[in-house]
Amino acid sequence: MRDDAENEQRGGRMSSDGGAANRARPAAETSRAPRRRVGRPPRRDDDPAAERNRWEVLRAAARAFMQHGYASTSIDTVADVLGATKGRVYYYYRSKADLFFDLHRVAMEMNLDAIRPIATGPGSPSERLERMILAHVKLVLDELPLQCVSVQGVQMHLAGSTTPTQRKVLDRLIEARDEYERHFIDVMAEGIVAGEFRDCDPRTLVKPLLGALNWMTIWYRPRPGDTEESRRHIAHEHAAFLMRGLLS
Amino acid sequence: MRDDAENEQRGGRMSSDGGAANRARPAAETSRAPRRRVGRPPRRDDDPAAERNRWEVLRAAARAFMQHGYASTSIDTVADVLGATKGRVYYYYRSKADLFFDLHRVAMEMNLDAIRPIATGPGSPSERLERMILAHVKLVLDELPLQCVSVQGVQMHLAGSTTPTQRKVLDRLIEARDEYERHFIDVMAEGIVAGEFRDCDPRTLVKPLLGALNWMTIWYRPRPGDTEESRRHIAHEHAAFLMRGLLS
DNA sequence: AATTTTGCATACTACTGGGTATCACAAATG
DNA sequence: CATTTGTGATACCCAGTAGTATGCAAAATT
Repeated sequence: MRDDAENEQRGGRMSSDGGAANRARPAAETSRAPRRRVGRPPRRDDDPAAERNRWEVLRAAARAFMQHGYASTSIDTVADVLGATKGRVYYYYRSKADLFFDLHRVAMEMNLDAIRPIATGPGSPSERLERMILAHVKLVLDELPLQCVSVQGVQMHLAGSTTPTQRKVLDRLIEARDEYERHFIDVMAEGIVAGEFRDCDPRTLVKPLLGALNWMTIWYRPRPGDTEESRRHIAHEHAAFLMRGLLS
Repeated sequence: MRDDAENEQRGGRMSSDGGAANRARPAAETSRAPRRRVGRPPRRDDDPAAERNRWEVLRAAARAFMQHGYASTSIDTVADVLGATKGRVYYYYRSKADLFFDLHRVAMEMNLDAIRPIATGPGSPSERLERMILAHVKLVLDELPLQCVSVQGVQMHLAGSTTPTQRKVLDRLIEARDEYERHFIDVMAEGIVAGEFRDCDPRTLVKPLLGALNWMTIWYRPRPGDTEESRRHIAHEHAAFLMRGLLS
């Protein structure tokens, strides 16, 4: 049983979400290597069965966080949504923050994978931007829980201290967020140069543009009565509205 | 000392923010009339000095909630921002939820007072809408903490049970929110009828429009280097972007 | 078949944080 | 000066919750 070296003070609280005990015991100060590690990838990271189980935990967490928000969601609630107990959650994730980070990472990867090829691909800037907007809306409609978490991550008030490794993960997330924004800014700038868009300030306007899209995660909730057509309506109204704000 | 009749089970939790003991003591079940009431308007409600003190508590709470979010802000944190202790907070508010509700109420009143006269006043629909947008942006720039709370209120996940009176207050807040949205929808609809705006769906488009504006509370933070000019820049870029999305 | 490892559930611990009871002090009031 | 009343600080209670230790059945491995 390999004894992993990456043992740092666990439980670094995010913001101040009512975190609990940091040290494992009053006795063993700065307890390192608690043997019998209980978190993180069990077997090889790419064991398909294990990966599916992790994924189920992630989905349940996303649904729980969507409904109550990160800070107000207890691990027990996540477990309830899972139809299991804390044991299962903590088997795959060492802390609530790690769970959230991984969730955010998955969401950001999904978003970037959808947007990047369009932004850097062929087509006029205005065509590409419209496709990017439609793709974003589709993501929100199709993967609402994940997108809600993604937006919560953006808003997350991370004044609090995080552990060094958490900090590193967090930095990657912020980087991903910036890349996402930059794709939009770049295409907007290209469109201005090409004369398709009016002369405006992309760095400022990217905020309301993405804000309008992200806001969907706040108000949109799938309802029994909504059809493929109603979703298409929402998508196209949004796209038309936002595109026209830029066109010259 | 008048013994108030409006004593209901206190501490109705919002969402599930880690609420605590409901009953005052294991002994006195359903303790009613705890004598020596400790919350709510002390003297006459309009005592100017008392009102100023309440206001200070509100401002401190707004700043704290802006920084950490409602669920992650403890009453002790609010007290710290105040430079006081819990005693002072609980002297003016019976619970964290009440504090938040009052804060939200103040914010919504401020917003409605700014928007209503414009929406129902003179001028063409497009002129009015632009003034409404600029007014909203100005509110965010000038009263950021309050507006952050206001937006948090919109997002707030209130699955949890609230006490009957809290529920009544909450309903008023939701009503205020709806009125706010309706003012925008109405002016947009008028603009379409007048031919100033293209044929679109105001009930759908009000979401991205207000979303774009509300998003400012997420990304905007006053910085030393920002001048009256930079704020005007933000306001006008937003207004131009959103107006052009509607104009025919 | 025997043994190890995986994948959880169960039963804790420690600590946070909402809310309460009560005391201390100041300002009005007599 | 004595007394009441507004104002807040202090000390406490207790439920909820992050995280831990450990037990235990099934699956994998030998």
